[in-house]
Amino acid sequence: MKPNDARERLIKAAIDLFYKKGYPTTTIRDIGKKADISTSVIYHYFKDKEEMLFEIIQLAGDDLFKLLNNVIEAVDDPVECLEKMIKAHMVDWCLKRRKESKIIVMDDAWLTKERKKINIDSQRKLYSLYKSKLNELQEKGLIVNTNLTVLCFSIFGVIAQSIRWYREKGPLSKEEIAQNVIHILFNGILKLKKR
Amino acid sequence: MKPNDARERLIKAAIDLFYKKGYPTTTIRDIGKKADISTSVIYHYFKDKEEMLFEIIQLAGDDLFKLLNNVIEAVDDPVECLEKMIKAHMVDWCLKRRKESKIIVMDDAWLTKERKKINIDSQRKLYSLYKSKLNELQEKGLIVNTNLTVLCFSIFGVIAQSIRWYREKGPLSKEEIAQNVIHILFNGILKLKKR
DNA sequence: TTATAGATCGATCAAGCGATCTAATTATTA
DNA sequence: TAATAATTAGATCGCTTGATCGATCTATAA
Repeated sequence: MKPNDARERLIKAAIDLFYKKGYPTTTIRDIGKKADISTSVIYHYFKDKEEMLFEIIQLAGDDLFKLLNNVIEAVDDPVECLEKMIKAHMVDWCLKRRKESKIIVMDDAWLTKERKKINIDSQRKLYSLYKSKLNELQEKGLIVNTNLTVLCFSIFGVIAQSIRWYREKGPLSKEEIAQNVIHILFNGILKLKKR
Repeated sequence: MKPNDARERLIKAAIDLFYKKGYPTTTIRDIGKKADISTSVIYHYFKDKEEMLFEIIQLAGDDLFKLLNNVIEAVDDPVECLEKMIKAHMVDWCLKRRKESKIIVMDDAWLTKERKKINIDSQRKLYSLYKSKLNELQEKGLIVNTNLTVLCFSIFGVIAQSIRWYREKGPLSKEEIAQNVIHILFNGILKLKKR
């Protein structure tokens, strides 16, 4: 076996198992068995079980951050930019890497205090990407004058929820779902918009 | 101690602990200790640990169902009805009983297969409350012609997410947050609504 | 060839788990 | 009051857990 092949396989197995069974009920033995690597070897590559979880969460979070940053740098028009951010967030991250995104939502609670702190910091960075874009939109008078925090979390809520019900073989593609969600968020659900 | 007093206290302790530490890492001993009741007594009132979880989830789900049903029966105008459903759902359930609503989201995975099935059934009933109301709205031409499933889950997403960031001592009251969310959902975030 | 560091193994540890048992106590019924 | 049932406590069971151990094996460098 190649040197870091084992490490990679362990992470992959851990992702599969944390996704399917959740962190606390996935045992070190499960991971070793799935990766076909003996239990004790795991401790050669990782300090403990929780370090595996942390690495998985951290990597996935970083990737999302980069993904959103790329969109922000590439798209000038702020409305179009927000649209593409949401689309990328849903399609290319949440739904494409939904094992990790589920793990982030469901299992970040099992991190140690210090690592949870680091994780919350990463999350905050993500929120601020959206928040500054929303702020720009609001200053230019392009979006309604609602509380930005509520707005920001609502967007995250809709996106995060999608992994709970999206099915690979469902009637709608990832892109179609994203388009629907964006339409709802941008235009609302009411037909009569005057009051 | 009164007869069913112990049972009640056990459930209450379990809710507190499942909320704070999650189901798998909450031990029978923890629950007994918190309720000041010895371990074995727990097994006098409940078949096993999981039965406690099931009861908590089931009761909270039932309450939400009743709550929404009351709104539906009380409010004729469909737009106003949907608005009040969302408001009640957020304010009187998610945010007021946020321990149970977190447990439902985070810990339903630990139910046995059969009980999970029952739980999914209950959830389906909740969705169908919204779905039939949305259907009515769509047939009357009052809301946009988007996919109802996506719409329904988006609403649930926004509501469910609120417990992840709402703080008792935050700047916004429960009602204000609900009002904000409803405004976003109903009217969208864009100011220029024409295409 | 020899020396050294990394990788791997199976066996095993102490701790903690859900659950059960026995025995004692209290409440209810006849 | 006597007999029976319900409730409680504490000790304990069998098992699984995360983690560690000493002993090998392998690959590369001197």
